[in-house]
Amino acid sequence: MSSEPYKSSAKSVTARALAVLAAFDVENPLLTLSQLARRAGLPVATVYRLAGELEDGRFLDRDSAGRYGLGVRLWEMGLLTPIHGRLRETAMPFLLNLQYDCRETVQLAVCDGTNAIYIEKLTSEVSVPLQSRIGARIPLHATGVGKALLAFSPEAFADAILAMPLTRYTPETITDRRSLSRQLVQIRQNGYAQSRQEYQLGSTSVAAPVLVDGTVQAAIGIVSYSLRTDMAQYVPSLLRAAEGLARRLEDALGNAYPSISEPTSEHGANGTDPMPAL
Amino acid sequence: MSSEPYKSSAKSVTARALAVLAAFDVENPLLTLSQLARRAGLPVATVYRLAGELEDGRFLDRDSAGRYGLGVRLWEMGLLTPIHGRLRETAMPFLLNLQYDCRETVQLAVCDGTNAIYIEKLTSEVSVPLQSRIGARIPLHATGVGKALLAFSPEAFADAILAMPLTRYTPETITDRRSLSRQLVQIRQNGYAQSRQEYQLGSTSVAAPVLVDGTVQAAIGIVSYSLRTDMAQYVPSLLRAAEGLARRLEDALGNAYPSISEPTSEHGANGTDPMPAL
DNA sequence: ACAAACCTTTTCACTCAGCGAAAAGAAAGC
DNA sequence: GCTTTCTTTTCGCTGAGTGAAAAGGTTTGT
Repeated sequence: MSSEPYKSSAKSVTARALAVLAAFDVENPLLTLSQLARRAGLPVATVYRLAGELEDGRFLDRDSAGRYGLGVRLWEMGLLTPIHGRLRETAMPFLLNLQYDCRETVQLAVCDGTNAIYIEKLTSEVSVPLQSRIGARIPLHATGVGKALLAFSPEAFADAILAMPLTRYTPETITDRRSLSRQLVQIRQNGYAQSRQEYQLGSTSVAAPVLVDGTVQAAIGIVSYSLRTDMAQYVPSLLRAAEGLARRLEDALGNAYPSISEPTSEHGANGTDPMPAL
Repeated sequence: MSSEPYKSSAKSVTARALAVLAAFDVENPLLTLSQLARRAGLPVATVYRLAGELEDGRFLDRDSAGRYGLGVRLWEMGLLTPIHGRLRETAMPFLLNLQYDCRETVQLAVCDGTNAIYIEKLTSEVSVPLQSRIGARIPLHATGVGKALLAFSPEAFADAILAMPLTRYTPETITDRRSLSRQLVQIRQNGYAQSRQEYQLGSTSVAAPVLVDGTVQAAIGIVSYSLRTDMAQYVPSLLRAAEGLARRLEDALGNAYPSISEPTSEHGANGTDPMPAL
């Protein structure tokens, strides 16, 4: 039971450096050099050097006490990630308006692997009741956004997910493939998904897919923690937001994040492509 | 004029790997292997290997066309950064409420080096008028949030900034040390800062410092793009938000991001500190 | 259909960058 | 004042990382 939080058998230099970064997590956002070394499974001297270099590039920052924490540079890079730069950025105004309309928690999620990830969550409640953080991975089969994503995914993908064990989170979680499958059909027909206490007792949600050129890029959801709330009332606003966002994303397709073809550059000199000439 | 966007003379392996990551920016969020190599100033074969490893750790992701982009992992790490995990997370509800109250653009900024950085910006306007993005670095002397940060910084720091050339952005920018200095005194007295077209013509702002245990940790600002708006009306809400956040941050000091002393672990076995025993 | 120009991927022998044990300094704890 | 635990520096050995070159793909133009 000797705990080695992150892969200790890092081989290549790069892998080692990444292991150092990976040593941080939600519970340990700040570490001393030796904690860092232990968690990365590397000798102190090695980590000392690596951390030094990472710090130079501001991939790590040190606080007043000399402890290491992930650096601003990483935060800045996170902003350049398609998830943030393309999705969150364009989605934000729609989420804000939606939140303004219904005054409930509004969330944005995408698919990643066999899970959904929360990309943004807006709550004006100052005292947050221990709900999933941004960046949290949540099951596709047991949440509003999850089911919205699943229902509009390519059939092969949905089948693959259905084939996996459907973890039970509450008595309400749907763990039967057939009924889940039937529900997905229903969701496709309605254009939105619902979830009642399937993931967390006491919380209900409605969610709609963001369909860009026929593929789900994300899902927007509204969560309420009071069970008496009539979620149906929010559906029109929700759909409006989801469709608004979808259209926006379609418009932006050719710009910063062209998804298939590159913009044909005149003379191949579009700044992206510095001429090695001379 | 042969453009080498990012430092080509990367020495250590780690530095090379980081150079690969640093090759991405707002204008170039997606790059092909060879673009990447050119921008990083490294041979293709080298980048091929490095990028491969980075991809394994999801520090890079590839889109359908095989192009590289910064990966989810980086985004996730950005969330663990003190800037996000500690500040933005706790600030969000306050910003939302503020935005709800005044329906103007609300922003959160911190000091970094000789600049301020926008950490969050809430606009419900779908058509954003080309304003500064999140992550953008803005001058301390010419913006509302900037001046709020500056006015409540340690004297030595403020002096250092004043000693640097005060770049002029508009005819309204204050470039005279003496008058800026006088204004800072004024700001300290009022408890909030104002900026009228000093950075961008047509936009006015009010901003308040977030003072945690006497030091400025951040500043909250309200920006309006109509000059007729009476910004004074927002000041009470603004101050309430800033103070609310400050108190919240004070409360949280001992928790996730203890700033000076570590929690004393019984037997040194607190999970953070895996025993290398056996 | 062909060629030219661009991409990505693989191979391989050389060598220098990165390694980490160990020792020296600092700082905190008792 | 002594012990423990941390950070920082040194240094000689060696294998991991290098990058030129060649092979294999894909797209563009005529």
